[in-house]
Amino acid sequence: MTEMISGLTSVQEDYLETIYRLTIERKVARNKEIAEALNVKTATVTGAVQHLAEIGYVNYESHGYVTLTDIGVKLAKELLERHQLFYLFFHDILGLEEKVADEVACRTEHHITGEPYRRFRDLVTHFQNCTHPSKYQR
Amino acid sequence: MTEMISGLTSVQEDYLETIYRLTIERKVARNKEIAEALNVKTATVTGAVQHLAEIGYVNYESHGYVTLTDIGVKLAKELLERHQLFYLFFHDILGLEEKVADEVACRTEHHITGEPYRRFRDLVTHFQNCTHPSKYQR
DNA sequence: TTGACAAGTTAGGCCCGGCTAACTATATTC
DNA sequence: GAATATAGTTAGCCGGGCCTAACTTGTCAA
Repeated sequence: MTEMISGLTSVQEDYLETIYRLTIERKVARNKEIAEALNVKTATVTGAVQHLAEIGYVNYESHGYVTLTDIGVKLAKELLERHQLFYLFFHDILGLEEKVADEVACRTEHHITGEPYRRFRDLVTHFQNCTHPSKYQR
Repeated sequence: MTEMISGLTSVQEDYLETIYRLTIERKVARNKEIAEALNVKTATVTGAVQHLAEIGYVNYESHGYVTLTDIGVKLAKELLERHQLFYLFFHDILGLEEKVADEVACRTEHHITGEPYRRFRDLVTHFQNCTHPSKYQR
């Protein structure tokens, strides 16, 4: 419900990111794969993707493959970039296990954006260059 | 919609935190004040608070003041603690202006919890003790 | 004390994001 | 090429969270 900076909800952002990942990993994104990735039913995906098509983020043909529009790709890339940075922070710097780090990155990526994100990113980069991680892991 | 670790939605968590703050600042939380704090209408607050009462987080009497139950207070305190830590991080360490730091803390507090939160907290504490903040502000 | 204003509630509507059940379309396999 | 299995869609439901409009309750001042 609550809108993100992008104008989409965090759930809609999750769909975009998932579709982007699938098109990279498997060349193509299909309804069923999206459903599995997001842990929802295929009927739910149909509705969500139709709506994202109406507002211009995905290309959608009935019973066909789902692809992102240009603005869809742009947003998905940003999300993925943020996801990766948060994963790196929680996994490599704070030392959380992969699954946990990924989960928390999944949530965080929607909420830390813009200038706060950029500052955070610069801090993380600084860390990587200058500090021994284990120092912060207990 | 999406449930947090607490079993509540992030919006419900916001209500609890707001009620807690108001009871501290003004001794008492009233419908109108909650509405103003959360930027919603009073009718919306009525519904939300009734539901929170049903599930045991607030004490609610019609046309009376709203207070938190014991579990409500417990959760609200956790939220406030997280909020304050994230505010400290974004404001004091990353150097964002107050309003921006507060907004991003408001969002983040719902999503970084449990072990990830504790590790993050330890990192921030470490920062405060050992590092000159300005170093990370550009 | 009563009349006006402020505060709170109820009713009803809308959207999002889930679900199931039933249907249709596509693929596969014989 | 027909039968079956799989994938995708549609319809209809529910709950949360917001709104407005209309009503009720409470408060305060003349």
